[in-house]
Amino acid sequence: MIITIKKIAQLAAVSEGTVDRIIHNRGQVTQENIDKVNAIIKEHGYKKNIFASNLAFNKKFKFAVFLPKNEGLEYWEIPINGIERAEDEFQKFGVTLDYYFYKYNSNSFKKIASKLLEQKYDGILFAPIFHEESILFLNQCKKKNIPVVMIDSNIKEVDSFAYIGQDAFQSGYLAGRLVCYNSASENNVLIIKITREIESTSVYLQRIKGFYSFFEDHKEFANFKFSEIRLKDSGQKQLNVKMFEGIDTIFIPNSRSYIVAEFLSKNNLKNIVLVGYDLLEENVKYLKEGVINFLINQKPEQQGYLAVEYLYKKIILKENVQNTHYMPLEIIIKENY
Amino acid sequence: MIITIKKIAQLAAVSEGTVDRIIHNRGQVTQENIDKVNAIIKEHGYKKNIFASNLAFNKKFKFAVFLPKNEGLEYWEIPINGIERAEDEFQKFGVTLDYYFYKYNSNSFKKIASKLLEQKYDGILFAPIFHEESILFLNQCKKKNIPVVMIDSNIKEVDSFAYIGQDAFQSGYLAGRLVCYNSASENNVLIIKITREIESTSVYLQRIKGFYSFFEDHKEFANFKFSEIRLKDSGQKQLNVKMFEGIDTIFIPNSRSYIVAEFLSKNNLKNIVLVGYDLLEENVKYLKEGVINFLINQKPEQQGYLAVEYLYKKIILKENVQNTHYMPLEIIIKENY
DNA sequence: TTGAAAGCGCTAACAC
DNA sequence: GTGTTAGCGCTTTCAA
Repeated sequence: MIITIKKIAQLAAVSEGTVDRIIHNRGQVTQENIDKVNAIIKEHGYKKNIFASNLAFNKKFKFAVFLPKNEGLEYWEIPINGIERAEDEFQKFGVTLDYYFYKYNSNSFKKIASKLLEQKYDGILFAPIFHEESILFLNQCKKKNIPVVMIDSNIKEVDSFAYIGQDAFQSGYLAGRLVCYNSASENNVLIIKITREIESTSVYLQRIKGFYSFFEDHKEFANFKFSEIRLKDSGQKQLNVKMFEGIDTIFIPNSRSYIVAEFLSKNNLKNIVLVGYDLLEENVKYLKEGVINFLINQKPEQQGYLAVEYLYKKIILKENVQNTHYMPLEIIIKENY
Repeated sequence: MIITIKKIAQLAAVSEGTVDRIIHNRGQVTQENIDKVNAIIKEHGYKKNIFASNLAFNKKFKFAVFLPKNEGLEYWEIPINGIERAEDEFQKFGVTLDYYFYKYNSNSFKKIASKLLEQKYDGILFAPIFHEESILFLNQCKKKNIPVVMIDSNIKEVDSFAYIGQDAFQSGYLAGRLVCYNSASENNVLIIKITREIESTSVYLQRIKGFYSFFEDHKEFANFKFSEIRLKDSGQKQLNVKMFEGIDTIFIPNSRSYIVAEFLSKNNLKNIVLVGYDLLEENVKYLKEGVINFLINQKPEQQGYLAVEYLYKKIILKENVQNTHYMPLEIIIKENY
């Protein structure tokens, strides 16, 4: 049988109010009573009734969701699905979400950030894209004492905040292994970076590092040779057939592999192993067609859900929650999609 | 602002009791009032306050967990971890679990089952091993109107019960693909069945079916030849080096791959691709050492957790929950463990 | 520094 | 058929 505040009060021969003060250490109690009550709590293992607590507390919790605007980018839609699923699930516990979307430039980021900070929030779900600006933002949250949980990529410079997402380096390392299932005697690997970003902290660069690192650790694959190209635009115009001459394997360290897949498909370039990231609709299409061989999935939907759940557990249930949660690296092929 | 029963009562000019009767359709109300109240509910979007509801309801929920005894079998420990994690999480919502473990024979199963059914439970978490006996058990649950959720394997003969677990056939199909990453020009595959069971419905048989099915769908792998052996005991005594002569690939359709891995390791048999199931400690050990190449994971820990969560959502929150939940098939290799 | 008590929204028992 | 009300366990306010 679980003990209640009332019972504790009886046993300690004090009032409920006193017990409450001790439990929430609001002070204004004699040490004598504190000891008495704590002893009883220890003995009987008091656990607060979360229903009664929240009913009496009767507060609504407002979280802010602060993400890049998905201007036609399916990539940012997916975590939002998870976030909305969580919103749906936790609204009965008094959770409401406000959404703040910033455009892919630091000015927009700063503008929306300050708009967000004008309001009062109990917690913030945040995807940091611009490194310096994000650090500023996080420091302001810290000052205001608002819990933050980050998804997609992490900022380690400001501590005490939570992160739910990938281990980018390790995912690149994994890609290295996947690439090696193609056992040609000679193997030319092309890494294609399709991105406008220039941040040196970007996730895709860490993935590439991990990728190379695999081959440093596995000298038996000395037959692999590497080259890189960079495309600043998402269009296919920048691709030409020549680029792929003699290429056996392609590694695309972000979600844009469908662009290359489409090109390969159109130009009937076969027998190239293609490894990419993320289960975007277009990527999955080419996975099913056999043009893309492997997709590494970071479960972005799950990231969104877990981030909201993290805030809920930390703030409403006042539980101790782990601060860093790496998503498992899922290998997705045709047969287990 | 969310509307309360009190407000609805005011607006409809009836008492709270009447509103309550209508919401829970306990009857004994005039159609007139029903319509009036429903109109208001529709207009204002009433959602019951789950805190108040559960506080007032103040009922403890008892679920039974009915699983095979893990007599040194790590396999059945893992879902229990998830179950205990869920127990921990949901106890604050009034959930308590009673555990019933049956030994690996149908007599024990029947004995424990009837012991379980003597008690009154709000829900049951169940792993059906013995097919016929499980059907009997499920029918009794059905008669008593107790919700059941199954994990690990499903019984489709008794409907209206939930299942959280693997798609065994598809996981075998997936194994087929994995095996093909070994691109030897000729490839002899040995399927080793390590089991005492004889049930024709067993999961491992469905996996083998799926495995062969992959090769029927992919005639380009005509260079793969198959053979099977069956070991009735978990010991290594039944293994000898001759069995593995000329073998390039081994497929173990259950969690026992570590037994073969140990043998291969001891006898220094190399260059054999080994595909197995489940992240048992021993399996993971040989995965890391490179003796096992692929493990297919069905997330048994998650299965346990989700099963309890299913009961919680269905019974306490009275939500509509999906009845069949296939776990994603995870491909685990050294690099993403 | 402490006690008493109202009230959060809902359920269920009881009275009419 | 319907209304009234005690009480679930906790929070918070007010008075002492």
